[in-house]
Amino acid sequence: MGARVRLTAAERGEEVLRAAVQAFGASGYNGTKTDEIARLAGVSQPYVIRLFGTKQQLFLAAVQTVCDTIEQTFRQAAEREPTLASLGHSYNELMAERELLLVLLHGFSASGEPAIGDVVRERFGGIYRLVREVTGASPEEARVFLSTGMLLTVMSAMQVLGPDAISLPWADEISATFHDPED
Amino acid sequence: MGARVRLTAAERGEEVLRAAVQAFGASGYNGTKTDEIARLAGVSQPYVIRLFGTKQQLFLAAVQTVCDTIEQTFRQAAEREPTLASLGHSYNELMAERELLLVLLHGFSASGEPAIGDVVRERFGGIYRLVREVTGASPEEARVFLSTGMLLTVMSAMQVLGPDAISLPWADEISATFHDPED
DNA sequence: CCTAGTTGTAATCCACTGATAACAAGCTTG
DNA sequence: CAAGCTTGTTATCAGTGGATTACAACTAGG
Repeated sequence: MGARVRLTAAERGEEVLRAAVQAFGASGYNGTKTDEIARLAGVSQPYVIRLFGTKQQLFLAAVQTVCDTIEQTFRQAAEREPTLASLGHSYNELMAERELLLVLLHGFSASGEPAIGDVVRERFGGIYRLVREVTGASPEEARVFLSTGMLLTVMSAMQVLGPDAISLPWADEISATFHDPED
Repeated sequence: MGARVRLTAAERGEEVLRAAVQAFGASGYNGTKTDEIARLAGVSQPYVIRLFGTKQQLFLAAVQTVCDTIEQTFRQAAEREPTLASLGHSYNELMAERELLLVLLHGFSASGEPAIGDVVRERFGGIYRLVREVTGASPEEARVFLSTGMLLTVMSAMQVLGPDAISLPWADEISATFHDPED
């Protein structure tokens, strides 16, 4: 098969991780086969396992990078303007790569698995704290902000929002309420 | 094994369905084995399959009943008082049986499966419409209402809310913002 | 250039899981 | 009570999917 390139384990690991985010985002923790991830990464399935030890550890790694990205996005938005509105605007960037937020959603869903629940609780709490810190929002303001994010994420999962979305009257109606009058 | 009782297929089907809601709510679509449902219902695994044809059809049936219950709860709340606050209050009843809302969440997560996505989109849209109709809320008001519900559901999935919840500072802080001043 | 470490694969395993088939037991209706 | 439908089980299958092992190929350093 085509030009085979040898990478260091760390580099290949990053590629596999990217593939894992795509795959887990699309099909969830239990619904994703390590084999799909391997094919996405252009690597054999056993090697995926060797690089990360376990499917669960790979999923956790995916959740971690996704949360890192979310936090980084929020931090950058706060640098430009430390308001909830600014962070809210940056949500569009996150939604652009649909899988990011979906991985987090699948993390919530898989919280029954103790090892996963631990990480998800920790990271979601961290995001809540970050939002409050960088914007100075009250607990209630931060809650409303995160609520909105959850609805957006869920609608993204239902494929009624974002690129390649299915257009439905109710979904369009809800979407319309997000657009600020001016921009 | 104890006193075996023979039920009609319809009756047994309802029992299995109740078990399915519990199991799917706890472990999700892909994470739940038909065998667990069978044991919960006190029935053999093949019989579960015969009653519903397919694991997927059983999951869809679970989603349908859950949505029926949610709609019924909202309708009753609206009968008492047709306001969003009233429906919001009735959310506590729904949260009392943790699995109900979690089944819906797992439905969102499994929306990648076309057959599941179709049902979930249809039912969630129906709930949105119902909320608007019985309360006269604007699209934006309804959106905020559903957003809040999504956050509650997600926190329930993370096990930081509801009965047998893990107590965490950030979660308690968010929870506190829900309590109305008076009651 | 040769030895040792690293990157990667192929082959295979084995446990699991949804589904099917064959059969047993119970109810009911003429 | 015999025939036939319904309820339910046991046995079993066939496919899958994560993980392990053994091996191949490349690379670097002395």
